[in-house]
Amino acid sequence: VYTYTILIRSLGNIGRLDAVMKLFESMTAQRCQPNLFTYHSVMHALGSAGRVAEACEVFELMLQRGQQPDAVTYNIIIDALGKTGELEKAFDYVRKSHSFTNEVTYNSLLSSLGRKGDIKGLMELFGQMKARGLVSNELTYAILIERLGWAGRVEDVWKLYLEMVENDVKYDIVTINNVLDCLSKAGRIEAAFELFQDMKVKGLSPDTVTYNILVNGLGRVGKLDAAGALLLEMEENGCPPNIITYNTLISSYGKWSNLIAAARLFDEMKDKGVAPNVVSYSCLIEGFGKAGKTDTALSMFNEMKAQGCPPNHVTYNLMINCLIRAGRFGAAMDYLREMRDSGCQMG
RNA sequence: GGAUCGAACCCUCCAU
Repeated sequence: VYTYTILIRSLGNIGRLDAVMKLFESMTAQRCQPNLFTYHSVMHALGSAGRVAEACEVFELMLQRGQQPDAVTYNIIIDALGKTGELEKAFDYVRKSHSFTNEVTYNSLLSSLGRKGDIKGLMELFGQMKARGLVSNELTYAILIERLGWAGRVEDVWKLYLEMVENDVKYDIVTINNVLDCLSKAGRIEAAFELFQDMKVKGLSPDTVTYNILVNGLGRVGKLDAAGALLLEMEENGCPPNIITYNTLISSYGKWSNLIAAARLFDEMKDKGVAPNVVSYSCLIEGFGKAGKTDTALSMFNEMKAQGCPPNHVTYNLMINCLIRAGRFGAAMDYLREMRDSGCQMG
């Protein structure tokens, strides 16, 4: 049974669901009784693959065979249902599991509610969790901060951050990056930099993502020199810029009509061995388009195709917009047709 | 006494 369980878990982790199910069935055939861990592994594998209905069937099968579920069993099912958005069913299981609900259950539910954008439900559930005296673990805050960040709720994110620090809840660089991103997208760049200094004092090292977020924040408010300086600084601090760093800066330069800097950076990234992707080209096309340099935008559009980087629906939208702005409706229609024929989504 | 299948929950940054 142990051997089977280990095998099933490993196969599940690498996504070999077919093999998992085969093993599980062959256990039954050999009258080898699966234990609780075996059921968990199978259910978890099914759930991760989005095959929740089958996971529920395994759950029922387990009950029929007289195996009692525990908190983990329910949490696996509840988490799987939440991830496919079947929250009503997830709550059904919460009711069934009653005495088993713990902080992990809440984390799963919070995560799913947040993914759906149900901020009200999110906050209510968090309140309920506190009221029940459940200890929020480090993931609770991580989840809340991230999901509230998606909704642009800066105030709430900031409050939670302070609460987390005050309660000595552990946090990692990802959570801090989420807070920073939220601040920086809200234009609160000073606050973001304060936190940036603060995290260093607390011994948390910024990573490339941290810098990317700050570069983006500076770029959005037009502080292009500071953003450019940060590019150099991150390199010195052992955080090599990646394609996202370059794309972020190229986009900012383009948005603020600094096309020379945008083009220079585009060349620089290639020199450094970072291959431009569809976003890089799109940012340039957007920049040139907004500046009325329609022909330059067109030549970038052709260049990317020649470089084996097919435009996607965003690129087409930008290109078509640019042509319309220039009054070149015929060409715009041509690209619209090309877009449709190329089979890319219309976005 | 310790070690052993001991399992479930977040994962961040770029373009329209």
